[in-house]
Amino acid sequence: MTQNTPDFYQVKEKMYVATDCIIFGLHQGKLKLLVFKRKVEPLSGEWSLIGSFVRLDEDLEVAGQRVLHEATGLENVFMQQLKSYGKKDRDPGYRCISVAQYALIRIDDYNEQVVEEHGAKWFEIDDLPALILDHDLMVQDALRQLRQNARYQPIGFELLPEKFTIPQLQLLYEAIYQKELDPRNFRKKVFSFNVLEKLDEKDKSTSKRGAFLYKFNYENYQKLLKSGYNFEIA
Amino acid sequence: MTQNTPDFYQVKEKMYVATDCIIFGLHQGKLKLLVFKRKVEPLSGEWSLIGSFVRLDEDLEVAGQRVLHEATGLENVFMQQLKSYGKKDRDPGYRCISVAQYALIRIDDYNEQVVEEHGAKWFEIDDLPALILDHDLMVQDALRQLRQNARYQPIGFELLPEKFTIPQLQLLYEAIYQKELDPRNFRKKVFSFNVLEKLDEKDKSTSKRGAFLYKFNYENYQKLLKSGYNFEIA
DNA sequence: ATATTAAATGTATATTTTACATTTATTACC
DNA sequence: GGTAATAAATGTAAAATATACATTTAATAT
Repeated sequence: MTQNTPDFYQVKEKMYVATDCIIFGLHQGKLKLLVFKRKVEPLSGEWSLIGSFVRLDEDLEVAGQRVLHEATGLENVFMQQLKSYGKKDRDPGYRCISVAQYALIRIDDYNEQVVEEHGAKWFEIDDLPALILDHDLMVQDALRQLRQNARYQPIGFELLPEKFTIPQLQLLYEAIYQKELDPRNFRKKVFSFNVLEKLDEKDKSTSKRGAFLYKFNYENYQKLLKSGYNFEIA
Repeated sequence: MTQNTPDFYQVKEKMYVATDCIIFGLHQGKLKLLVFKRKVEPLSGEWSLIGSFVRLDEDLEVAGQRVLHEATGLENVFMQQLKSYGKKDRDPGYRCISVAQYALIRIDDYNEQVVEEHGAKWFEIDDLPALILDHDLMVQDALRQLRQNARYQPIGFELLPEKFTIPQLQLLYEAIYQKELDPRNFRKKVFSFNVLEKLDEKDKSTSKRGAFLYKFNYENYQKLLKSGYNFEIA
Protein backbone atom coordinates (compact mmCIF):
# COMPACT_ATOMS: atom_id res chain seq x y z
CA MET A 1 0.00 0.00 0.00
CA THR A 2 0.75 3.56 0.28
CA GLN A 3 -0.36 5.66 3.18
CA ASN A 4 -1.96 3.64 5.88
CA THR A 5 -2.26 4.06 9.56
CA PRO A 6 0.01 5.76 12.01
CA ASP A 7 2.02 8.91 11.51
CA PHE A 8 5.35 7.18 11.23
CA TYR A 9 4.29 5.79 7.89
CA GLN A 10 3.79 9.21 6.45
CA VAL A 11 7.40 10.05 5.64
CA LYS A 12 6.84 10.74 1.99
CA GLU A 13 9.97 10.96 -0.12
CA LYS A 14 10.13 10.53 -3.84
CA MET A 15 12.86 8.64 -5.61
CA TYR A 16 13.78 7.53 -9.09
CA VAL A 17 12.24 4.38 -10.41
CA ALA A 18 14.03 2.64 -13.25
CA THR A 19 13.39 -0.55 -15.11
CA ASP A 20 16.16 -2.78 -16.43
CA CYS A 21 15.66 -5.49 -19.01
CA ILE A 22 17.33 -8.87 -18.99
CA ILE A 23 16.97 -9.89 -22.61
CA PHE A 24 17.42 -13.56 -23.45
CA GLY A 25 17.61 -14.93 -26.95
CA LEU A 26 18.41 -18.21 -28.61
CA HIS A 27 20.94 -18.44 -31.41
CA GLN A 28 22.36 -21.59 -32.92
CA GLY A 29 21.12 -23.61 -30.02
CA LYS A 30 22.81 -21.37 -27.45
CA LEU A 31 21.06 -19.27 -24.86
CA LYS A 32 22.31 -15.70 -25.08
CA LEU A 33 21.96 -12.43 -23.24
CA LEU A 34 21.80 -9.01 -24.86
CA VAL A 35 24.22 -6.61 -23.25
CA PHE A 36 24.84 -2.93 -23.97
CA LYS A 37 27.94 -0.82 -24.00
CA ARG A 38 27.15 2.18 -21.89
CA LYS A 39 27.51 5.51 -23.64
CA VAL A 40 27.06 8.00 -20.82
CA GLU A 41 29.00 8.86 -17.72
CA PRO A 42 29.53 7.58 -15.15
CA LEU A 43 30.85 4.13 -16.13
CA SER A 44 30.79 4.98 -19.81
CA GLY A 45 32.14 2.13 -21.91
CA GLU A 46 31.20 -0.55 -19.42
CA TRP A 47 28.78 -3.38 -20.18
CA SER A 48 25.34 -3.01 -18.79
CA LEU A 49 21.75 -4.14 -19.13
CA ILE A 50 19.52 -1.76 -20.99
CA GLY A 51 17.16 0.29 -18.88
CA SER A 52 15.30 3.52 -18.45
CA PHE A 53 13.59 5.63 -15.88
CA VAL A 54 9.91 4.90 -15.57
CA ARG A 55 7.86 7.95 -16.52
CA LEU A 56 5.15 9.35 -14.32
CA ASP A 57 2.44 8.67 -16.87
CA GLU A 58 3.61 5.21 -17.79
CA ASP A 59 2.73 1.77 -16.45
CA LEU A 60 5.65 -0.33 -15.34
CA GLU A 61 5.08 -2.93 -18.06
CA VAL A 62 4.75 -0.25 -20.67
CA ALA A 63 8.11 1.14 -19.64
CA GLY A 64 9.64 -2.29 -20.09
CA GLN A 65 8.16 -2.70 -23.55
CA ARG A 66 9.33 0.79 -24.47
CA VAL A 67 12.90 0.04 -23.45
CA LEU A 68 12.80 -3.18 -25.37
CA HIS A 69 11.35 -1.57 -28.42
CA GLU A 70 13.90 1.21 -28.45
CA ALA A 71 16.73 -1.26 -28.06
CA THR A 72 15.64 -3.94 -30.51
CA GLY A 73 12.85 -2.58 -32.67
CA LEU A 74 10.56 -5.34 -31.41
CA GLU A 75 7.05 -4.91 -30.09
CA ASN A 76 4.81 -7.04 -27.88
CA VAL A 77 7.62 -9.09 -26.60
CA PHE A 78 7.22 -11.76 -23.96
CA MET A 79 8.29 -10.07 -20.78
CA GLN A 80 7.96 -10.92 -17.17
CA GLN A 81 8.75 -9.04 -14.05
CA LEU A 82 11.65 -10.49 -12.13
CA LYS A 83 11.95 -8.45 -8.97
CA SER A 84 12.87 -5.01 -7.76
CA TYR A 85 16.31 -4.04 -6.60
CA GLY A 86 16.26 -1.46 -3.89
CA LYS A 87 19.46 -1.34 -1.86
CA LYS A 88 19.79 2.25 -0.81
CA ASP A 89 23.26 2.63 -2.32
CA ARG A 90 22.86 0.41 -5.37
CA ASP A 91 23.31 3.40 -7.66
CA PRO A 92 26.11 5.70 -6.57
CA GLY A 93 24.59 8.82 -8.10
CA TYR A 94 21.17 9.03 -6.48
CA ARG A 95 18.56 6.93 -4.79
CA CYS A 96 16.94 4.79 -7.39
CA ILE A 97 15.13 1.51 -7.30
CA SER A 98 15.04 -0.65 -10.36
CA VAL A 99 12.34 -3.05 -11.39
CA ALA A 100 14.03 -5.79 -13.37
CA GLN A 101 12.01 -7.47 -16.11
CA TYR A 102 13.19 -10.27 -18.29
CA ALA A 103 12.34 -10.75 -21.92
CA LEU A 104 12.58 -13.71 -24.25
CA ILE A 105 13.05 -12.87 -27.88
CA ARG A 106 13.67 -14.63 -31.14
CA ILE A 107 17.00 -13.61 -32.52
CA ASP A 108 16.80 -12.99 -36.22
CA ASP A 109 18.83 -11.08 -38.75
CA TYR A 110 16.52 -8.09 -38.77
CA ASN A 111 16.76 -7.19 -35.16
CA GLU A 112 20.40 -8.11 -34.99
CA GLN A 113 21.05 -4.96 -37.01
CA VAL A 114 19.04 -2.69 -34.72
CA VAL A 115 20.83 -4.26 -31.85
CA GLU A 116 24.24 -3.47 -33.22
CA GLU A 117 23.33 0.16 -33.84
CA HIS A 118 22.91 0.50 -30.10
CA GLY A 119 26.36 -0.82 -29.34
CA ALA A 120 24.80 -3.96 -28.03
CA LYS A 121 26.09 -7.49 -28.20
CA TRP A 122 24.78 -11.00 -27.64
CA PHE A 123 26.86 -12.97 -25.16
CA GLU A 124 26.59 -16.63 -24.40
CA ILE A 125 25.15 -17.25 -20.98
CA ASP A 126 28.26 -18.96 -19.68
CA ASP A 127 30.63 -16.36 -21.06
CA LEU A 128 29.22 -13.06 -19.85
CA PRO A 129 31.32 -9.96 -19.23
CA ALA A 130 31.10 -8.19 -15.88
CA LEU A 131 28.22 -5.75 -15.78
CA ILE A 132 27.85 -2.48 -13.91
CA LEU A 133 26.14 -1.96 -10.56
CA ASP A 134 23.96 -4.88 -9.49
CA HIS A 135 23.30 -6.06 -13.03
CA ASP A 136 25.27 -9.27 -12.60
CA LEU A 137 22.99 -10.15 -9.73
CA MET A 138 19.95 -9.36 -11.84
CA VAL A 139 21.15 -11.72 -14.55
CA GLN A 140 21.79 -14.53 -12.09
CA ASP A 141 18.35 -14.07 -10.58
CA ALA A 142 16.77 -13.96 -14.02
CA LEU A 143 18.48 -17.18 -15.07
CA ARG A 144 17.26 -18.92 -11.96
CA GLN A 145 13.75 -17.70 -12.62
CA LEU A 146 13.89 -18.64 -16.28
CA ARG A 147 14.86 -22.18 -15.33
CA GLN A 148 12.20 -22.33 -12.71
CA ASN A 149 9.48 -20.95 -14.97
CA ALA A 150 10.46 -23.10 -17.90
CA ARG A 151 9.46 -26.12 -15.84
CA TYR A 152 5.85 -25.08 -15.56
CA GLN A 153 5.23 -22.76 -18.46
CA PRO A 154 5.85 -23.22 -22.14
CA ILE A 155 8.24 -20.32 -21.94
CA GLY A 156 10.58 -21.98 -24.35
CA PHE A 157 8.23 -21.32 -27.20
CA GLU A 158 8.78 -17.60 -26.85
CA LEU A 159 12.37 -18.11 -27.80
CA LEU A 160 11.74 -20.16 -30.91
CA PRO A 161 10.27 -19.11 -34.23
CA GLU A 162 6.59 -19.86 -34.74
CA LYS A 163 7.46 -23.04 -36.57
CA PHE A 164 10.15 -25.15 -35.00
CA THR A 165 11.42 -28.71 -34.98
CA ILE A 166 11.65 -31.07 -32.06
CA PRO A 167 15.46 -31.11 -32.17
CA GLN A 168 15.38 -27.29 -31.95
CA LEU A 169 13.06 -27.44 -28.98
CA GLN A 170 15.31 -29.97 -27.33
CA LEU A 171 18.38 -27.83 -27.89
CA LEU A 172 16.56 -24.94 -26.28
CA TYR A 173 15.80 -26.89 -23.14
CA GLU A 174 19.33 -28.19 -23.08
CA ALA A 175 20.54 -24.60 -23.27
CA ILE A 176 18.25 -23.48 -20.47
CA TYR A 177 19.13 -26.34 -18.14
CA GLN A 178 22.73 -26.76 -19.31
CA LYS A 179 22.17 -30.48 -19.46
CA GLU A 180 21.93 -33.05 -22.22
CA LEU A 181 18.58 -34.69 -22.69
CA ASP A 182 17.70 -38.01 -24.26
CA PRO A 183 15.89 -37.47 -27.56
CA ARG A 184 13.49 -40.40 -27.09
CA ASN A 185 12.47 -39.40 -23.60
CA PHE A 186 12.28 -35.76 -24.56
CA ARG A 187 9.87 -36.43 -27.42
CA LYS A 188 7.76 -38.69 -25.25
CA LYS A 189 7.45 -35.92 -22.71
CA VAL A 190 6.66 -33.00 -24.97
CA PHE A 191 4.16 -35.00 -27.00
CA SER A 192 2.41 -36.15 -23.84
CA PHE A 193 1.25 -32.58 -23.20
CA ASN A 194 -0.61 -32.54 -26.45
CA VAL A 195 0.27 -28.95 -27.20
CA LEU A 196 2.36 -29.48 -30.33
CA GLU A 197 0.78 -29.40 -33.76
CA LYS A 198 2.67 -31.26 -36.43
CA LEU A 199 2.82 -29.44 -39.75
CA ASP A 200 3.27 -30.87 -43.21
CA GLU A 201 6.49 -28.98 -43.73
CA LYS A 202 10.01 -29.99 -42.98
CA ASP A 203 13.04 -27.97 -42.05
CA LYS A 204 15.95 -29.31 -44.09
CA SER A 205 18.56 -26.84 -42.94
CA THR A 206 20.25 -29.29 -40.60
CA SER A 207 19.87 -32.66 -42.27
CA LYS A 208 19.21 -34.35 -45.59
CA ARG A 209 16.20 -36.09 -44.23
CA GLY A 210 14.77 -32.95 -42.73
CA ALA A 211 12.87 -32.55 -39.49
CA PHE A 212 9.14 -31.95 -39.28
CA LEU A 213 8.04 -28.52 -38.21
CA TYR A 214 5.60 -28.06 -35.36
CA LYS A 215 3.71 -25.18 -33.95
CA PHE A 216 2.45 -24.56 -30.49
CA ASN A 217 -1.26 -24.91 -29.75
CA TYR A 218 -2.21 -22.30 -27.16
CA GLU A 219 -5.78 -23.53 -26.76
CA ASN A 220 -4.63 -26.97 -25.74
CA TYR A 221 -2.15 -25.37 -23.42
CA GLN A 222 -4.94 -23.41 -21.73
CA LYS A 223 -6.94 -26.61 -21.33
CA LEU A 224 -3.91 -28.31 -19.86
CA LEU A 225 -3.50 -25.55 -17.29
CA LYS A 226 -7.17 -25.59 -16.33
CA SER A 227 -7.12 -29.33 -15.84
CA GLY A 228 -4.56 -28.63 -13.14
CA TYR A 229 -1.67 -30.22 -14.94
CA ASN A 230 1.96 -29.26 -14.94
CA PHE A 231 3.85 -28.48 -18.04
CA GLU A 232 7.04 -29.97 -16.77
CA ILE A 233 9.91 -30.55 -19.16
CA ALA A 234 13.39 -31.83 -18.39
CA MET B 1 19.77 -0.10 -14.87
CA THR B 2 19.32 3.49 -14.56
CA GLN B 3 20.70 5.89 -17.09
CA ASN B 4 22.06 4.16 -20.09
CA THR B 5 22.40 5.14 -23.67
CA PRO B 6 20.34 7.48 -25.79
CA ASP B 7 18.77 10.75 -24.77
CA PHE B 8 15.25 9.47 -24.73
CA TYR B 9 16.08 7.40 -21.69
CA GLN B 10 16.99 10.46 -19.72
CA VAL B 11 13.51 11.61 -18.75
CA LYS B 12 14.11 11.63 -15.04
CA GLU B 13 11.02 11.91 -12.89
CA LYS B 14 10.79 10.92 -9.28
CA MET B 15 7.84 9.14 -7.79
CA TYR B 16 6.75 7.63 -4.52
CA VAL B 17 7.86 4.13 -3.73
CA ALA B 18 5.83 2.20 -1.20
CA THR B 19 6.05 -1.30 0.15
CA ASP B 20 3.01 -3.34 1.12
CA CYS B 21 3.13 -6.47 3.24
CA ILE B 22 1.05 -9.57 2.71
CA ILE B 23 1.23 -11.18 6.13
CA PHE B 24 0.30 -14.84 6.39
CA GLY B 25 -0.14 -16.70 9.61
CA LEU B 26 -1.39 -20.07 10.75
CA HIS B 27 -3.99 -20.40 13.49
CA GLN B 28 -5.85 -23.55 14.47
CA GLY B 29 -4.82 -25.23 11.28
CA LYS B 30 -6.14 -22.41 9.11
CA LEU B 31 -4.07 -20.18 6.89
CA LYS B 32 -4.84 -16.57 7.66
CA LEU B 33 -4.06 -13.11 6.37
CA LEU B 34 -3.49 -10.05 8.50
CA VAL B 35 -5.58 -7.14 7.30
CA PHE B 36 -5.75 -3.59 8.59
CA LYS B 37 -8.56 -1.13 8.98
CA ARG B 38 -7.38 2.05 7.35
CA LYS B 39 -7.34 5.07 9.61
CA VAL B 40 -6.55 7.90 7.22
CA GLU B 41 -8.32 9.47 4.28
CA PRO B 42 -8.96 8.66 1.55
CA LEU B 43 -10.72 5.30 2.01
CA SER B 44 -10.62 5.56 5.77
CA GLY B 45 -12.34 2.59 7.40
CA GLU B 46 -11.70 0.24 4.51
CA TRP B 47 -9.67 -2.94 4.82
CA SER B 48 -6.15 -2.80 3.47
CA LEU B 49 -2.76 -4.40 3.62
CA ILE B 50 -0.26 -2.64 5.82
CA GLY B 51 2.36 -0.60 4.02
CA SER B 52 4.61 2.40 4.10
CA PHE B 53 6.60 4.65 1.87
CA VAL B 54 10.16 3.54 1.42
CA ARG B 55 12.57 6.10 2.81
CA LEU B 56 15.45 7.48 0.84
CA ASP B 57 18.04 6.10 3.23
CA GLU B 58 16.44 2.70 3.60
CA ASP B 59 16.89 -0.56 1.72
CA LEU B 60 13.74 -2.09 0.34
CA GLU B 61 13.95 -5.14 2.59
CA VAL B 62 14.60 -2.95 5.60
CA ALA B 63 11.45 -1.01 4.83
CA GLY B 64 9.50 -4.25 4.76
CA GLN B 65 10.87 -5.37 8.10
CA ARG B 66 10.13 -1.95 9.56
CA VAL B 67 6.50 -2.09 8.47
CA LEU B 68 6.18 -5.56 9.87
CA HIS B 69 7.78 -4.64 13.13
CA GLU B 70 5.59 -1.60 13.60
CA ALA B 71 2.49 -3.61 12.86
CA THR B 72 3.19 -6.76 14.84
CA GLY B 73 6.10 -6.11 17.17
CA LEU B 74 8.04 -8.91 15.48
CA GLU B 75 11.59 -8.72 14.23
CA ASN B 76 13.57 -10.74 11.71
CA VAL B 77 10.54 -12.20 10.14
CA PHE B 78 10.64 -14.45 7.10
CA MET B 79 9.85 -12.16 4.24
CA GLN B 80 10.12 -12.47 0.54
CA GLN B 81 9.61 -10.02 -2.26
CA LEU B 82 6.59 -10.79 -4.36
CA LYS B 83 6.57 -8.25 -7.16
CA SER B 84 6.09 -4.58 -7.82
CA TYR B 85 2.82 -3.01 -8.79
CA GLY B 86 3.21 -0.07 -11.08
CA LYS B 87 0.06 0.77 -13.01
CA LYS B 88 0.18 4.51 -13.48
CA ASP B 89 -3.23 5.07 -11.89
CA ARG B 90 -3.14 2.37 -9.25
CA ASP B 91 -3.24 4.99 -6.52
CA PRO B 92 -5.69 7.79 -7.20
CA GLY B 93 -3.79 10.40 -5.21
CA TYR B 94 -0.38 10.45 -6.81
CA ARG B 95 1.98 8.31 -8.83
CA CYS B 96 3.28 5.60 -6.61
CA ILE B 97 4.65 2.17 -7.23
CA SER B 98 4.45 -0.45 -4.55
CA VAL B 99 6.84 -3.29 -3.94
CA ALA B 100 4.81 -6.08 -2.39
CA GLN B 101 6.54 -8.39 0.04
CA TYR B 102 5.00 -11.34 1.79
CA ALA B 103 5.72 -12.48 5.28
CA LEU B 104 5.07 -15.72 7.12
CA ILE B 105 4.65 -15.42 10.86
CA ARG B 106 3.72 -17.56 13.79
CA ILE B 107 0.54 -16.33 15.34
CA ASP B 108 0.76 -16.33 19.09
CA ASP B 109 -1.00 -14.59 21.91
CA TYR B 110 1.68 -11.98 22.39
CA ASN B 111 1.59 -10.51 18.95
CA GLU B 112 -2.14 -10.92 18.66
CA GLN B 113 -2.38 -8.07 21.14
CA VAL B 114 -0.09 -5.75 19.23
CA VAL B 115 -2.05 -6.61 16.14
CA GLU B 116 -5.36 -5.60 17.66
CA GLU B 117 -4.00 -2.29 18.82
CA HIS B 118 -3.51 -1.41 15.17
CA GLY B 119 -7.09 -2.14 14.24
CA ALA B 120 -5.90 -5.21 12.44
CA LYS B 121 -7.61 -8.55 12.07
CA TRP B 122 -6.75 -12.06 10.96
CA PHE B 123 -9.02 -13.33 8.22
CA GLU B 124 -9.22 -16.82 6.88
CA ILE B 125 -7.81 -17.08 3.40
CA ASP B 126 -11.07 -18.15 1.84
CA ASP B 127 -13.11 -15.53 3.61
CA LEU B 128 -11.28 -12.28 2.97
CA PRO B 129 -12.98 -8.90 2.84
CA ALA B 130 -12.48 -6.67 -0.18
CA LEU B 131 -9.32 -4.64 0.09
CA ILE B 132 -8.52 -1.19 -1.25
CA LEU B 133 -6.70 -0.38 -4.48
CA ASP B 134 -4.89 -3.33 -6.02
CA HIS B 135 -4.44 -5.12 -2.71
CA ASP B 136 -6.79 -7.96 -3.64
CA LEU B 137 -4.58 -8.66 -6.61
CA MET B 138 -1.50 -8.60 -4.42
CA VAL B 139 -3.03 -11.18 -2.11
CA GLN B 140 -3.99 -13.47 -4.98
CA ASP B 141 -0.48 -13.22 -6.41
CA ALA B 142 1.03 -13.85 -3.00
CA LEU B 143 -1.08 -16.94 -2.47
CA ARG B 144 -0.03 -18.33 -5.80
CA GLN B 145 3.60 -17.66 -4.97
CA LEU B 146 3.27 -19.14 -1.50
CA ARG B 147 1.89 -22.34 -2.98
CA GLN B 148 4.57 -22.42 -5.60
CA ASN B 149 7.38 -21.75 -3.14
CA ALA B 150 6.09 -24.20 -0.60
CA ARG B 151 6.76 -26.96 -3.09
CA TYR B 152 10.46 -26.33 -3.17
CA GLN B 153 11.30 -24.62 0.05
CA PRO B 154 10.51 -25.56 3.61
CA ILE B 155 8.52 -22.38 3.88
CA GLY B 156 5.93 -24.08 5.98
CA PHE B 157 8.29 -24.19 8.91
CA GLU B 158 8.22 -20.43 9.15
CA LEU B 159 4.55 -20.62 10.00
CA LEU B 160 4.83 -23.21 12.72
CA PRO B 161 6.29 -22.92 16.20
CA GLU B 162 9.83 -24.22 16.64
CA LYS B 163 8.51 -27.52 17.91
CA PHE B 164 5.62 -28.98 15.98
CA THR B 165 3.92 -32.29 15.37
CA ILE B 166 3.48 -34.12 12.09
CA PRO B 167 -0.29 -33.67 12.15
CA GLN B 168 0.27 -29.92 12.57
CA LEU B 169 2.64 -29.89 9.65
CA GLN B 170 0.15 -31.79 7.57
CA LEU B 171 -2.65 -29.39 8.47
CA LEU B 172 -0.43 -26.54 7.37
CA TYR B 173 0.17 -28.04 3.96
CA GLU B 174 -3.49 -28.85 3.66
CA ALA B 175 -4.26 -25.20 4.42
CA ILE B 176 -1.76 -23.96 1.86
CA TYR B 177 -2.93 -26.25 -0.90
CA GLN B 178 -6.58 -26.41 0.16
CA LYS B 179 -6.49 -30.12 -0.30
CA GLU B 180 -6.66 -33.13 1.97
CA LEU B 181 -3.55 -35.24 2.20
CA ASP B 182 -3.14 -38.85 3.19
CA PRO B 183 -1.37 -39.11 6.56
CA ARG B 184 0.65 -42.19 5.61
CA ASN B 185 1.88 -40.76 2.35
CA PHE B 186 2.51 -37.39 3.93
CA ARG B 187 4.73 -38.83 6.64
CA LYS B 188 6.59 -40.96 4.16
CA LYS B 189 7.33 -37.89 2.10
CA VAL B 190 8.41 -35.50 4.82
CA PHE B 191 10.58 -38.09 6.52
CA SER B 192 12.26 -38.92 3.23
CA PHE B 193 13.89 -35.49 3.20
CA ASN B 194 15.63 -36.22 6.45
CA VAL B 195 15.18 -32.72 7.77
CA LEU B 196 12.96 -33.47 10.75
CA GLU B 197 14.42 -34.16 14.15
CA LYS B 198 12.24 -36.17 16.48
CA LEU B 199 12.19 -34.89 20.05
CA ASP B 200 11.45 -36.80 23.23
CA GLU B 201 8.48 -34.60 24.00
CA LYS B 202 4.88 -35.01 23.06
CA ASP B 203 2.16 -32.50 22.44
CA LYS B 204 -0.95 -33.75 24.16
CA SER B 205 -3.18 -30.81 23.41
CA THR B 206 -5.11 -32.57 20.68
CA SER B 207 -5.24 -36.17 21.74
CA LYS B 208 -4.96 -38.46 24.69
CA ARG B 209 -2.13 -40.35 23.16
CA GLY B 210 -0.22 -37.22 22.24
CA ALA B 211 1.86 -36.59 19.13
CA PHE B 212 5.62 -36.47 19.11
CA LEU B 213 7.19 -33.07 18.61
CA TYR B 214 9.75 -32.49 15.91
CA LYS B 215 12.04 -29.69 15.00
CA PHE B 216 13.46 -28.69 11.70
CA ASN B 217 17.11 -29.39 10.95
CA TYR B 218 18.45 -26.53 8.85
CA GLU B 219 21.85 -28.12 8.28
CA ASN B 220 20.33 -31.17 6.69
CA TYR B 221 18.14 -28.92 4.64
CA GLN B 222 21.18 -27.06 3.34
CA LYS B 223 22.79 -30.38 2.44
CA LEU B 224 19.64 -31.42 0.65
CA LEU B 225 19.64 -28.25 -1.41
CA LYS B 226 23.30 -28.60 -2.33
CA SER B 227 22.79 -32.16 -3.46
CA GLY B 228 20.43 -30.69 -6.00
CA TYR B 229 17.31 -32.16 -4.53
CA ASN B 230 13.83 -30.79 -4.44
CA PHE B 231 11.95 -30.30 -1.26
CA GLU B 232 8.61 -31.17 -2.75
CA ILE B 233 5.65 -31.77 -0.52
CA ALA B 234 2.06 -32.44 -1.49
C1' DA C 1 23.32 -47.42 -56.68
C1' DT C 2 25.69 -46.26 -52.48
C1' DA C 3 27.32 -43.66 -48.59
C1' DT C 4 26.20 -40.36 -45.37
C1' DT C 5 23.68 -38.01 -41.83
C1' DA C 6 20.42 -36.37 -38.67
C1' DA C 7 15.52 -37.65 -37.50
C1' DA C 8 12.53 -40.73 -35.66
C1' DT C 9 11.07 -44.46 -32.81
C1' DG C 10 10.07 -48.63 -28.61
C1' DT C 11 10.84 -51.38 -24.67
C1' DA C 12 12.28 -53.06 -20.32
C1' DT C 13 13.65 -51.54 -15.66
C1' DA C 14 13.77 -48.57 -11.78
C1' DT C 15 11.64 -45.13 -9.23
C1' DT C 16 7.96 -42.61 -7.48
C1' DT C 17 3.29 -41.91 -6.38
C1' DT C 18 -1.02 -43.37 -5.01
C1' DA C 19 -4.61 -45.82 -2.62
C1' DC C 20 -6.07 -47.88 1.33
C1' DA C 21 -7.14 -50.20 6.92
C1' DT C 22 -5.36 -51.57 11.28
C1' DT C 23 -2.90 -51.18 15.55
C1' DT C 24 -1.25 -48.38 19.43
C1' DA C 25 -0.73 -45.18 23.27
C1' DT C 26 -2.97 -42.53 26.41
C1' DT C 27 -6.82 -40.47 28.99
C1' DA C 28 -11.37 -40.29 30.94
C1' DC C 29 -15.01 -42.47 32.75
C1' DC C 30 -17.50 -45.83 35.12
C1' DG D 1 -8.86 -51.03 37.81
C1' DG D 2 -10.98 -52.19 33.62
C1' DT D 3 -13.13 -50.38 29.57
C1' DA D 4 -14.35 -47.00 26.02
C1' DA D 5 -12.87 -43.46 23.28
C1' DT D 6 -9.74 -40.97 20.28
C1' DA D 7 -6.12 -39.23 17.55
C1' DA D 8 -1.33 -40.91 16.33
C1' DA D 9 1.32 -44.02 14.02
C1' DT D 10 2.41 -47.42 10.61
C1' DG D 11 3.06 -50.92 5.77
C1' DT D 12 2.08 -52.85 1.41
C1' DA D 13 0.51 -53.66 -3.18
C1' DA D 14 -0.76 -51.51 -7.58
C1' DA D 15 -0.36 -47.78 -10.83
C1' DA D 16 1.99 -44.20 -12.95
C1' DT D 17 6.07 -42.01 -14.20
C1' DA D 18 10.92 -41.57 -15.28
C1' DT D 19 15.03 -43.49 -16.97
C1' DA D 20 18.33 -45.95 -19.76
C1' DC D 21 19.54 -47.47 -23.99
C1' DA D 22 20.26 -48.94 -29.89
C1' DT D 23 18.24 -49.36 -34.39
C1' DT D 24 15.76 -47.98 -38.43
C1' DT D 25 14.42 -44.40 -41.74
C1' DA D 26 14.17 -40.59 -45.08
C1' DA D 27 16.46 -37.72 -47.90
C1' DT D 28 20.61 -35.90 -50.27
C1' DA D 29 25.07 -36.01 -52.46
C1' DT D 30 28.42 -38.51 -54.76
